Amino acid sequence: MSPVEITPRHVRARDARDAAPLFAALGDETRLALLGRLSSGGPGSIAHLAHGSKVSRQAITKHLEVLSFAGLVTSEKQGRERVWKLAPERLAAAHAYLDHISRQWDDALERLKTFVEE
Amino acid sequence: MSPVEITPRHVRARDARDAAPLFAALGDETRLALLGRLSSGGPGSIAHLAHGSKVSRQAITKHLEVLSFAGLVTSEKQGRERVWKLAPERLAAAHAYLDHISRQWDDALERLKTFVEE
DNA sequence: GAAATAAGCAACCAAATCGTTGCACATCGC
DNA sequence: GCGATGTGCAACGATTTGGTTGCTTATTTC
Repeated sequence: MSPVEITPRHVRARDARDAAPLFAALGDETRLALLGRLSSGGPGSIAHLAHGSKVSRQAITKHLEVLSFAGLVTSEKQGRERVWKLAPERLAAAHAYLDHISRQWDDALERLKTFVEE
Repeated sequence: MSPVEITPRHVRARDARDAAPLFAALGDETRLALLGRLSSGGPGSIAHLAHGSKVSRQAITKHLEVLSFAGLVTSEKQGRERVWKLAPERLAAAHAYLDHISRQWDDALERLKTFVEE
């Protein structure tokens, strides 16, 4: 990994319109748990991911569809199973957007501080 | 700013239960726009923030309450106005959580890669 | 003190969200 | 082929969300 990374255009969330759906997809406990499970356990089928969950298989399917729509996971049909896995690019986009507003906030708070001190 | 920063405990989102409401609060275009406005324009009253917005003053009030509940903004009554401003700590928490899952994803993908290569 | 401005409160509405159940369809293993 | 397993699809229901309007209350300002 190179010390300086340039975030590629296609993973950057340019503005609120891009970023909001992404954060909305992350804004659910069950979905964050799913991402955690895919991360620690590797790719898995719906039944596998639903096993041990509080909610039904169909609920898990819906959550996976939401994550998929946000671009955070992808799936592939393998035999009678559909196997889901992480799609890291859009997570990088969320990251980039948070970095973006963090910098904005830092600047804003710095300006305020300067203003108060003057 | 020191080169190495240790994220304080109180701004860290420890698990999905902490982080989900935070992302949910960020998962709305209008709210992201509000945060952007507070960031670029500094603290502002409700009427000020609502001016030029697509939605009504009351809608803005509700969005500010959501952001406030998530800990992303705070307000203070000044005369007949209520002035809202950014609260950077919880944004840092969202940031920390994204960092956390980014690392998890990197590790997971690395393990997968290794597994495939073996 | 009266008009204007800023905000708070409550009721209401439409649509989205999160969950369920029931059933159909596809595929695997014997 | 047949049962078991994994998924897809559709309908339904409860709750939340995002928005509105109307009215009241508080504070300035002239």
